[in-house]
Amino acid sequence: MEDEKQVFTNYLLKKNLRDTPQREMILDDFLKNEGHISAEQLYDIVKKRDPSIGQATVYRVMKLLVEAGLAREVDFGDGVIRYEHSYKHPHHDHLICRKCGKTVEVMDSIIEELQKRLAESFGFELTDHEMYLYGICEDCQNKKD
Amino acid sequence: MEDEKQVFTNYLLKKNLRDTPQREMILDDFLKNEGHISAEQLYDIVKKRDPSIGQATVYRVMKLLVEAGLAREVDFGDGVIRYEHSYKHPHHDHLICRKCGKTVEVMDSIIEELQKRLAESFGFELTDHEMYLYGICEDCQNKKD
DNA sequence: AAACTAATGATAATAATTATCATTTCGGAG
DNA sequence: CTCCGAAATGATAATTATTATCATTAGTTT
Repeated sequence: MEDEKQVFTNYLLKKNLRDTPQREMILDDFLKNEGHISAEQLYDIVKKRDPSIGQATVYRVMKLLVEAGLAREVDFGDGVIRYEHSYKHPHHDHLICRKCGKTVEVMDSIIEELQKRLAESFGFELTDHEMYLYGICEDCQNKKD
Repeated sequence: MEDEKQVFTNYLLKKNLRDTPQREMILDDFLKNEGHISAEQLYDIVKKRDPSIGQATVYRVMKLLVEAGLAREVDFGDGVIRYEHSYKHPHHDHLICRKCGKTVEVMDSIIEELQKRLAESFGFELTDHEMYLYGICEDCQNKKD
């Protein structure tokens, strides 16, 4: 966690941006919450510590964290952008249960390689991708019966 | 195209929904436009034929078309849901150029199989998935130089 | 400490989509 | 063929997430 804060400070320095208590606080609460969190949810959390915080600030800082390589946007298709930790959390994809919403982070290097080749076979230079696998998790399958 | 209209009529019949000129018209214009079209864009097109059409109707009919298996939602992450033809257009994924927005429909059965296995290895029964490959297309790579 | 500039917070704006509801229209019963 | 009840439509308001605006506040540099 100290690492991440250092990364952020360095990023701000490099970009000539200011290190403010709000930015520190938002990063701090973001880091404390593993998983996928929306700007709105994070706003609710930060507000408890500092009720004077503005929600626009939270939205703004999340964008900064993405640029700084500390957060990554995730879009489960429900109209809300969520953020996950990016620092020391290498790229992965998501498995999402259609019943309960549970998510699992997955990674398959063969799929990754095939995606790259598939793109290249159409002349594309692959920059990034999104892959969301939707299904029914084990728990929900059992409940069904 | 007659096929699709038949499918729609049958669907409406089965669901005890009414066959209205608006629904016919919207389906008709949707079928005439290959590619990915938003409800808003389709509304603009249908409006030319019948200026009295309401945009809510277009949004509603698109949902019907999805249920009838004639259209499929596509989400390129820009906040707009687009629709593509589904009937006789089997599942595929998309390759999207980050520069010019060009899209290519792609399909790789090995990737599909690996996705299924990956999900199963976590106890999930895969129902569907979304895979968007982003990159730079050949044209845009050349323009760069 | 002064001056300059960026950041903040409150609020308005935006954009896509959905909900509401009065009016119209379809489709079957008589 | 006409009447009735339910469903569909169109206009509009509401919603939701996010972004823009802008006056005020607060870092930073000198």
